Amino acid sequence: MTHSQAEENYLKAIFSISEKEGKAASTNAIAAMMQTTAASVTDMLRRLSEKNLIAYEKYRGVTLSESGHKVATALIRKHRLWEVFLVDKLGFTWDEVHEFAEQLEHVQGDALVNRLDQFLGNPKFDPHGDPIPDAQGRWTHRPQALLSTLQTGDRGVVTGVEDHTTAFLQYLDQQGLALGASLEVIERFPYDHSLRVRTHGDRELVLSEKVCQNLYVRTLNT
Amino acid sequence: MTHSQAEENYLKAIFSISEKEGKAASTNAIAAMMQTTAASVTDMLRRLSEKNLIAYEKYRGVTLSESGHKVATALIRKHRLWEVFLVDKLGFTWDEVHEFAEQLEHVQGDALVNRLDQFLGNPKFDPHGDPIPDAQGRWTHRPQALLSTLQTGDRGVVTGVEDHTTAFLQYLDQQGLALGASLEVIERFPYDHSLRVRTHGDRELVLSEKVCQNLYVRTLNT
DNA sequence: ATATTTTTTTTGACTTGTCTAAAAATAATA
DNA sequence: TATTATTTTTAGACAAGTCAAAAAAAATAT
Repeated sequence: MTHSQAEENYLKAIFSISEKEGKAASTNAIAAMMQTTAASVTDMLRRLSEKNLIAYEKYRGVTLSESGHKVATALIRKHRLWEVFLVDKLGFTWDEVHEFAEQLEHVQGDALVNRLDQFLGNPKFDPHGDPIPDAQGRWTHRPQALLSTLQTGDRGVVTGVEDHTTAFLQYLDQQGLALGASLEVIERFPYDHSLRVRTHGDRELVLSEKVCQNLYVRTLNT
Repeated sequence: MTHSQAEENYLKAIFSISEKEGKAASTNAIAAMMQTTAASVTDMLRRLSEKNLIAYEKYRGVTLSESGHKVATALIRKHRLWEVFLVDKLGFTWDEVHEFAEQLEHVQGDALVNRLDQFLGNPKFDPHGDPIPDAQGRWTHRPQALLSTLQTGDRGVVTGVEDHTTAFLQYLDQQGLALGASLEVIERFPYDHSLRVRTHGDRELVLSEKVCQNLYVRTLNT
């Protein structure tokens, strides 16, 4: 069974909302994420429900069924593998690839995504540090924490971002903070929750609360 | 300006019919190629005409406008570059790639196709020997003739196929007739227009009229 | 030149996905 | 608990793309 691109995008949105909020996704939350109206969402929920891709009770929000969960996972797998391709093979930067991957993720055919996976060396994480589920939908978990939770003296390695906007990614590039960059917290400023950190080459940076709340690090036990 | 996938597919069909027949494409010819009805085609021709992508006169067939020609050429470029990617990089065979390329050709974004072109080494021909237009829409021409036109004693190198069906491509694989294979015509059978040819390793094959009319060769002056 | 066949277009209907405006249900507050 | 505010659904409409059946135009044959 194959689904329309619109249906696939709704399933992805429901997946991401349910995961982040830890509960059923509301009509309004879905409408906000899809940049559409609540009326359109209700319509689509009815259709997805008829196809048994979601569990839907009127006024009570929606969760993915097992088959809906599989479709969403496969989409995320494709999206992230194509992002690896675009960055590793075609030389795009991590802030340029989202729109292309949004289109490429809808290309149908298991053989394609699996060959792509193999060609890329079966990567476990995409260029933003997000995990790539394998062909069976299994995720690789990795301990990481927001930089904002580290204490003075703690050290860590950048593993991912919470905010995927171009503006944030380009800011990180300017600061030399790519994935894998190592950091040590030198000083915390309680006044505005900014941090001074030392990074590669003993360079020191001051990072705002907003930045620290959108940057994941794997902490190193010193 | 961006066009729907349906519109793009119609433009491609009109391009290919006009080129093969050397005249305006008829409603029925388009319907046959698109596997749809004449009524649907008439409807779409009206829309494409409103967008100035085609020159359309009722009952008189249709030709591409300059902008329609550009769109069709760009699509063919994308289709064929993705086919090169699928064969050269992902290891698919030449009979497996058409359906994937039909989807991939609709992915939007000039940067993507141009980076892909570069990554593949700016190939001039796809895995079936068909020419790939460059970013400006210029085609590489190459002298080639159908094998059926060769005379006894003529030698040539396989450069392409007229028939792109899986059945034909797999038949050629079985006979060891990949692109680049060299051939010499040993004998012609006027009765059924079949040919006996010698190929690599002094192997001899008898090829039917149908095969010879679907295989292009570059003739070698002996 | 007229009749017949073929091709093309028109008509009306259906599906998917979208929207605005209004109604209904739920949640929040007094 | 009654009222208000928010969320969600319904109703009706529209655009894109499709189809079958009927009508019109063009091509062909007599």
